[in-house]
Amino acid sequence: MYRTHTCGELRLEHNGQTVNLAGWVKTIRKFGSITFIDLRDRYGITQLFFNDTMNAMLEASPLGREFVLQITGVVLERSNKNANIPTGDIEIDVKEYAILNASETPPFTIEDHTDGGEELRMKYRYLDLRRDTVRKNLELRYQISRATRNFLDANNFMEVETPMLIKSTPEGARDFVVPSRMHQGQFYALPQSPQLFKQLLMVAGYDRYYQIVKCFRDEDLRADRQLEFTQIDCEMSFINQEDILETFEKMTKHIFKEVKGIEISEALPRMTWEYAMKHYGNDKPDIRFDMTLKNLNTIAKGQGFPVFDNAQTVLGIAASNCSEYTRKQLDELTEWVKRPQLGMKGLVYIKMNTDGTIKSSVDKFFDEEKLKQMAIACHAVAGDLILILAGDEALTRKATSELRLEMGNRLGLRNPNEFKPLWVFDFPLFEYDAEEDRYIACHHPFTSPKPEHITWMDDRSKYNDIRANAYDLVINGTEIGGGSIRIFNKALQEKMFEALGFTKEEANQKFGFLLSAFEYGTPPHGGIALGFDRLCALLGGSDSIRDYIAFPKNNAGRDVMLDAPDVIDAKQKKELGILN
RNA sequence: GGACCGGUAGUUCAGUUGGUUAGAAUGCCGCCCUGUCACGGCGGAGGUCGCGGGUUCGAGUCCCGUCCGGUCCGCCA
Repeated sequence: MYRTHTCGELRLEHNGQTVNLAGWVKTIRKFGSITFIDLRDRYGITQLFFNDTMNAMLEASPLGREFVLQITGVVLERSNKNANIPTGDIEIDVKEYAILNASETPPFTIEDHTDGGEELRMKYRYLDLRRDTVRKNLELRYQISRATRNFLDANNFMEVETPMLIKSTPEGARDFVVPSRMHQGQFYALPQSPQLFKQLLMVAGYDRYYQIVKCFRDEDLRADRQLEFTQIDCEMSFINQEDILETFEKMTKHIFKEVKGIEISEALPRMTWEYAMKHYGNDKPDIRFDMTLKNLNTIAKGQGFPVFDNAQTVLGIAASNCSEYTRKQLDELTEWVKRPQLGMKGLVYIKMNTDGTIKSSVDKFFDEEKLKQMAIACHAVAGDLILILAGDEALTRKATSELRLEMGNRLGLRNPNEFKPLWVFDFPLFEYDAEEDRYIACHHPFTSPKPEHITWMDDRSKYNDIRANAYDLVINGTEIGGGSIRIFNKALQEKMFEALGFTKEEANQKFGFLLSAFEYGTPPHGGIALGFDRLCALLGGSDSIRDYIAFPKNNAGRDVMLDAPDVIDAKQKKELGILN
């Protein structure tokens, strides 16, 4: 028997027992005629003690870090206990051992705080995965997956697998395509999401579906974006928006309780998209702290300060207890908002000093009364620092929103151990795409407009005002999930395609199967998809989803371990009909 | 498509206005050590300074190009 116990299992109560252990050599500590070895497996670390003949044998055999070792020995109470590890009260007095396999010296240390850089760890990911911290991340992922399944299973959801080889669709992200050998010149596409299949499952009557499923998008990567990622994908029939929000609010709370032991008793806050944009400057507000955006147009304009007078929008935020900011700090913040990503021309500040005085960078243009009005508008009190940006509405809103988050970071208001989920809803149905000079779906083309706005579908001038039955689950400033009530009426779906600029022929070629299905008794339905990797990273307290994926790709979309993508040989290309 | 940061020993990094033989820590190898658990002590090996070109008497250092990695913008229905 290779092992009777794991390396994380033995305690004082096993004292005197003869056991077999197998694992990897973590460290070797030699002391002349005795040797200690820390043996590691997935479950923990156990100290091995080599004495007398065993030590002499060990001296004679080649042994290094990461060798695979199997031992038989007797559990002994230690004289010097190690409180740092769970097995620290005991050690194994080794009586027999076998080297099951040798190992090269690993290129980086297999420790919690490794000396290896990210690229090296990805190249040798199988070694990186031996590290405690990485393994704990994957264990967290598994826990979240189990909690999700437990909840959905208990609520009558049925998991159904949907195909990976499907058809390329015109809307949305770029598709990964797969050449067909049997149909040369034709291509499958990998799914960006199982959206259409889950809707067809609703047509089929599988009224509560879920799938924890891989999705693929051929777009540039980020710390929180991978080419292939995992979604918790759900759909329900005979429900309205309220049913969905309630169901997945429960699921969210269930996951927090099961995985983090956090009980969220109150209802999740709900915010319209419009409210979020106005007060937070974006559609995924971080509500762990206040510092909301205040529009200062009426107070700030018309006072002879050209920057404000010429601006479409003047927005301010009040940073608590920052009135003591030095010139250097303010200059640095000014440079920060002037970065090309934000593109602001400058930053106006008002210091609400603790002694009651007010000092601003625009004292020349505004008297104390006006500055006070702005302070009141920003809900600022003595000791606060008001930061004001002005310019084009969309840009200023975005920049102020970023500034708010940055100040939140600097003031330590974004505690990674605090979780504030909320719903954002009533998203616009369309947004205008200047590049293509047409309207595109904000969510996707299957999203239902709010019933009271359906008539506006006939009036292009109303497109910006049409709201959708769409909603996002947002946690700590991250979009964790999104969904909608779907269109389930053929005529409305056709009208939607038309609004997006599809001809009838195009709509039929791309989505004919869906339009057909809508002729055979489609129930009202809707659903949601949660970004599983992001949820893992959020609960694990990391900004990078790579930490929670066993074999992730780098930021150029490469798998540095496999060295993929790679060229294929001419024979393979010829067979696929893609030889150029 | 664009911006910024980085690439020097197996690894993580330092390297001054351009100037002798490019350093540290850690890892690795050897010797010593009976209670360590970041063991300790002594000794040793280990370098195409990412790659190509240029400036210069002289380049790890300056310039141009390129490749690789990271973060972000665009993009991500």
